[in-house]
Amino acid sequence: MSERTSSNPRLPHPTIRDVAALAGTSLKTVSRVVNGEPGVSPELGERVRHAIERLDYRRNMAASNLRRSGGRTRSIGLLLSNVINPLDGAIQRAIEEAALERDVVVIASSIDEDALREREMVSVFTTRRVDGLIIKAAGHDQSYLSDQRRMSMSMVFVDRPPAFLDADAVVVDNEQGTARGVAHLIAHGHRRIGYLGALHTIVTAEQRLAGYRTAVAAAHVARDDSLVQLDLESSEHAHAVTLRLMHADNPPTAFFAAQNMITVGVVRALRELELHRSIAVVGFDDVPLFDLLEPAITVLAQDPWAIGRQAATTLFARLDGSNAPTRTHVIPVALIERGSGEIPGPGPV
Amino acid sequence: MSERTSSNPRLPHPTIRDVAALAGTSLKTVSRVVNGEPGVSPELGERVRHAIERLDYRRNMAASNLRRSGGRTRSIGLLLSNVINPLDGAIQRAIEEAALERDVVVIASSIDEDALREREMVSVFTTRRVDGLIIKAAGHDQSYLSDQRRMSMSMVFVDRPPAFLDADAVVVDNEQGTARGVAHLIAHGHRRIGYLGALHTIVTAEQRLAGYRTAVAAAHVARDDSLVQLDLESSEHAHAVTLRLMHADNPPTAFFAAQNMITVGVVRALRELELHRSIAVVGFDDVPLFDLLEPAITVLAQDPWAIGRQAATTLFARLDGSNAPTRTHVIPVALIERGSGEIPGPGPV
DNA sequence: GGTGACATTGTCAACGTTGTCAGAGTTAAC
DNA sequence: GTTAACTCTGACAACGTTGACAATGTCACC
Repeated sequence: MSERTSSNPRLPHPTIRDVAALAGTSLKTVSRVVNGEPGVSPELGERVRHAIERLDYRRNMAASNLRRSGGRTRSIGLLLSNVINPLDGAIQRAIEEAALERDVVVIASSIDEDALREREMVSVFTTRRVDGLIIKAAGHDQSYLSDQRRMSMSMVFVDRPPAFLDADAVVVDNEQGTARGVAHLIAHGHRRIGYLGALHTIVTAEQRLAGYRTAVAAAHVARDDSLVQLDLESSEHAHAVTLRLMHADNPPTAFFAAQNMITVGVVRALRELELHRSIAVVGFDDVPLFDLLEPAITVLAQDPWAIGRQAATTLFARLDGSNAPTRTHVIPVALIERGSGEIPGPGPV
Repeated sequence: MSERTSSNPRLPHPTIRDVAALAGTSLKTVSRVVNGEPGVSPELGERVRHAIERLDYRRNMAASNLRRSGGRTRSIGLLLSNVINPLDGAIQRAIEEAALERDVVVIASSIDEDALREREMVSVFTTRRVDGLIIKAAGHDQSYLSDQRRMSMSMVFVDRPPAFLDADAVVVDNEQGTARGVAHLIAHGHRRIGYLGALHTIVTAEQRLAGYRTAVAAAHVARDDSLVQLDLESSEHAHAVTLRLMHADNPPTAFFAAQNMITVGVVRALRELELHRSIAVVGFDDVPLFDLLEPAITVLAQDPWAIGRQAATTLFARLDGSNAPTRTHVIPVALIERGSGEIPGPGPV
């Protein structure tokens, strides 16, 4: 399958010293050429460039940064729940693009909803001396970060604002968005609306629940807590709970699913019951292909690309020395009507 | 919105020297404590640990690695097409998990199908002195990497084998997989099978096309190149081409879509034509929710998790000094019958 | 009391790079 | 011919850490 592989003398990378020797000059002169500093005669510069070429020399950035001012590493850390979720994937991609433009590198890690892992990774990133951090926090207390902050590490929170820490954040209006979605169902005649929420430890889950309660109360619909199911951790879990609700007395005529994986579970369950054309569904978060289901799924769509870009912009502004008071940016959510949310209910329309 | 933010003396991180001063000892002793080396008396060790705690000292990994043997950075670079694609997302996640276990950090970047960007990022990673590289190559010539290889950089290719370079790779059997999928359509009575392929510069696209031709030839079906459409770059593009094919004389009765985004385009087009229940579709690559479409989509599913894990395992084996001949690992693809691929055609079954 | 073995601690140089500064050479001005 | 200004070049220290090795002290043993 292959010829001899890596005959493994494992040559070390050439250093500035090797280049200097080959070009017959000093370290400093090579350094000047590498960094495009002025004050090198054309001929000598040419000789050095030639030597660099011949040795395929690449400057060692770690060493360079060590000496350079401030010890910046031109790297940022990114903590998301799970890159496989297209929402997180898009945020990462947007941040990568912004970072690339600034010649900054992104070290990413998925931490699920594990607060311990969040702290572990922050520790790893600190050791690596990343210049900044973009975090979709899993834990509900970020006060442990105040030390890092003091130590010249900038940070921006995405999706969820930090708790017990004053820092920039980029979020969406979960409460109002959810309220809008629920009101949409009410406007289509629904009164018994099941609410399926994510882990209650996640701030956004709490906010979305508040939005649901607000909308239901505003419509003078009698509150029925049996319709509210929280702490759903997966699509499978949401699926099971949907079946249970539909088999109970006086089942809901509509569902609000507070997160993309939950929406998938609800849709799958209704499909099994062959009720997907009669029970309405509105979900928070869009997912590719929701528009191809029958009926297509009505959602409150976040704009993960905008979230990522805003987070990167904010972080880089801090890295550039911005001292403005911390700010929470709110990215709008859009209600996309596709069919599942417009299935009529029994009430007045 | 906030109290005083980062009063910005921007304290530098404490160094081993600060710790030593506070504990009233020497640099080296602190270094020993930090690294858990033996030969420090319990009391002094305790004093040092206490000082570390008080200053919240974290060792600077860049400086440490600079001095340490081999100058390993405990970081790897990862180049994928696009993290937003769940296939790439899953590969990244699998690699992150494996890296985490070894206390290695992953620097990731999406390069689309841009060969230039591939080279740029490799250059960035080289400057950062990553220990290894996992690459889903965009370009069709990786010989430029032979220098890096010699310079102690290990690398593993995923999805596509390297060209003009001998290196480890983790791929799937594109040709045979596609042949199986096309044979499946033929077995269901189809003779006119449209083939929609990705950018022909991508090796896997070529292999899949070969698989199609093989299967068609094996079934003694007359070859009709008007059914073969290549270089589709997006779901929209595939959508348009599908419409065109369906409006032509003697349209296909089935489609083989050679990549997940293409499959989405085909499905969307057939849906518009209201032919999704009569025209068969088999796609390469699975996508979440394909199982919820009506009909659900029959696919050849790769196992991106297995691909990522295998790539990481292989890379780490090299980093641990493995000198075995390079090897190409082939991860199986599974044919998942869900409905769209079992729609019968006019021919004998 | 001298010797060796051992445990503990510290000094110094080095990793690869860049900032500071001084020396050498050239040119221009008086 | 002296001085000043300027250009080019290199010596040296420093970034934060660790490896090599030396110094010191303690103890046991002859």
